Amino acid sequence: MKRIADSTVRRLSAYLRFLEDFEARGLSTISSDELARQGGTTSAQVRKDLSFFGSFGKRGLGYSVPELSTRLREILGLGREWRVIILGAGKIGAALAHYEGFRQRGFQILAAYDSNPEKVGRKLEGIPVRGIAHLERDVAKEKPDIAVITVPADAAQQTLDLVVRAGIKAALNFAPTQLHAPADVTVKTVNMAMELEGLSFALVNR
Amino acid sequence: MKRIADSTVRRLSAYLRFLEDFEARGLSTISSDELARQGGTTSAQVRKDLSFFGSFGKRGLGYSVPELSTRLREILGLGREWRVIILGAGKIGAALAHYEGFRQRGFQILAAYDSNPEKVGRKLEGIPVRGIAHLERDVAKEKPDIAVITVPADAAQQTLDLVVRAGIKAALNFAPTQLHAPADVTVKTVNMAMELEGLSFALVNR
DNA sequence: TTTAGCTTGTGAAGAAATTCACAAGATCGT
DNA sequence: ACGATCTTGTGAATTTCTTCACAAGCTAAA
Ligand SMILES: NC(=O)c1ccc[n+]([C@@H]2O[C@H](COP(=O)([O-])OP(=O)(O)OC[C@H]3O[C@@H](n4cnc5c(N)ncnc54)[C@H](O)[C@@H]3O)[C@@H](O)[C@H]2O)c1
Ligand SMILES: NC(=O)c1ccc[n+]([C@@H]2O[C@H](COP(=O)([O-])OP(=O)(O)OC[C@H]3O[C@@H](n4cnc5c(N)ncnc54)[C@H](O)[C@@H]3O)[C@@H](O)[C@H]2O)c1
Repeated sequence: MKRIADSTVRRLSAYLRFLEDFEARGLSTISSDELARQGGTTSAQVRKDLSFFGSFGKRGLGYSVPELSTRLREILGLGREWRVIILGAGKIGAALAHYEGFRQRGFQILAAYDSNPEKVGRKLEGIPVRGIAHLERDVAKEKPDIAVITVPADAAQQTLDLVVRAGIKAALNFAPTQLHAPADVTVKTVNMAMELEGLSFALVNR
Repeated sequence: MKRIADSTVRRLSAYLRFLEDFEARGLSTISSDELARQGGTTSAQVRKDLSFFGSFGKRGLGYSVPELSTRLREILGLGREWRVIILGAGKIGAALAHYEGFRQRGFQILAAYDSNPEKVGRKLEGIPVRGIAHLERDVAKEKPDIAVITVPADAAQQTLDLVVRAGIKAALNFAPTQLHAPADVTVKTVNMAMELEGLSFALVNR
């Protein structure tokens, strides 16, 4: 399969969100132009993005909202439940454990892990907090798909190494550090400080 | 000034982080190659990124670590304190209010605002929670630079409109929605669900 | 059935970002 | 002082991403 750019996948994700809004409002078709307006892009971009995966529209009409959402969910791999573990039962880990947006999309949080014995054994919003020493055994048994890394920055790489060794192939990192992983492991970093610095740059350069 | 790409600014932010590590370890010079290795990019990319702003290196030697960090901080606008307010004193707002990473970088959180009267008047980790009705008056007085939006998705656009009307020119949005703002207002969105969907896509496409 | 009016799907063109490649400047050891 | 060895800074080449532009397909109305 042709390589799909990251930016394309992000836009597909955005389109799906609008489609769900449209579905909720009972609209049955949508044009690439309308989708583009919502997503802050162009209609040609929308059509090009979709064209990598097939032809879903009807000329003269647009796209069927339920059909296109279904196809986008398939493309994005959202047709199934993904099993997630959280590494680091701290403040941001707690906020994420709470977060309904994840569960709604089919991301099921199995457990949190922490190295602090005081946190182990407690619950984080109904999610058990386990000792990090159990990780490898638990992963072999429960086969989580995705690790969310919310440990302090200086422990992030070693934590990633740990989950990679345990066999997990995808991680979402919240520590403000560039992480290094083998090629068959996908790591995405959410770096809030970087975003704020982008705003700072924008403010001083106008 | 030539328009600087978003991706360039993000990389500068990453370089600065490594430089601070290097500084802490007492190293005095660094090459574009080393910087590239840390940041997962190429040395040519590093040099090109820096070249938009001047020539900071010494041929044959590399870059002076303290000098380059200083310059990067200047470029990114981190030479000053930025005043930040949080809109939505919920779970993610609380985690951010706590977050030391912001303060360390010169982002000072003045206050949080919420529409829920039960939250107003309390403290969120030492930060006062104020009624949203006071926003416009407070902004006129305290002149915050950046609004962090952590309200539910369906209130995000109206909240952005509110802070824009009050005169704020930059916002960091955590709600999973595409926001629309006038051209002179910079909005960055941190969309965690989108990142997770990117992982999902990567997992099914291998 | 024909025509008018939309909107898709997609090559081709254009723009933007990245990588190449090398001259030029700096250091170091002899 | 000279040659060997680095590493920067930057045009040019290349690759990647976006936008253009239009033929082709679908609908609805006459
Ligand atoms: N709080 C925020 O809003 C926020 C925002 C952006 C990024 N972050 C980043 O997220 C990370 C966590 O931040 P936080 O505010 O939640 O910090 P925190 O101190 O509240 O939580 C960190 C948790 O990780 C645990 N931990 C430490 N080392 C560990 C290890 N080796 N293995 C397992 N668990 C370990 C600690 O016991 C603690 O419970 C940091 O890297 C931070 O920079 C936080
Ligand atoms: N919790 C997470 O980890 C997480 C992660 C990613 C994104 N988000 C997003 O962040 C936002 C907040 O999530 P949360 O989990 O903190 O929810 P929350 O319900 O804990 O907090 C939302 C807060 O906003 C306040 N609020 C509601 N409408 C408001 C308005 N019009 N003006 C001012 N305040 C208002 C509420 O009173 C509440 O205190 C949501 O959009 C969510 O999708 C949350």
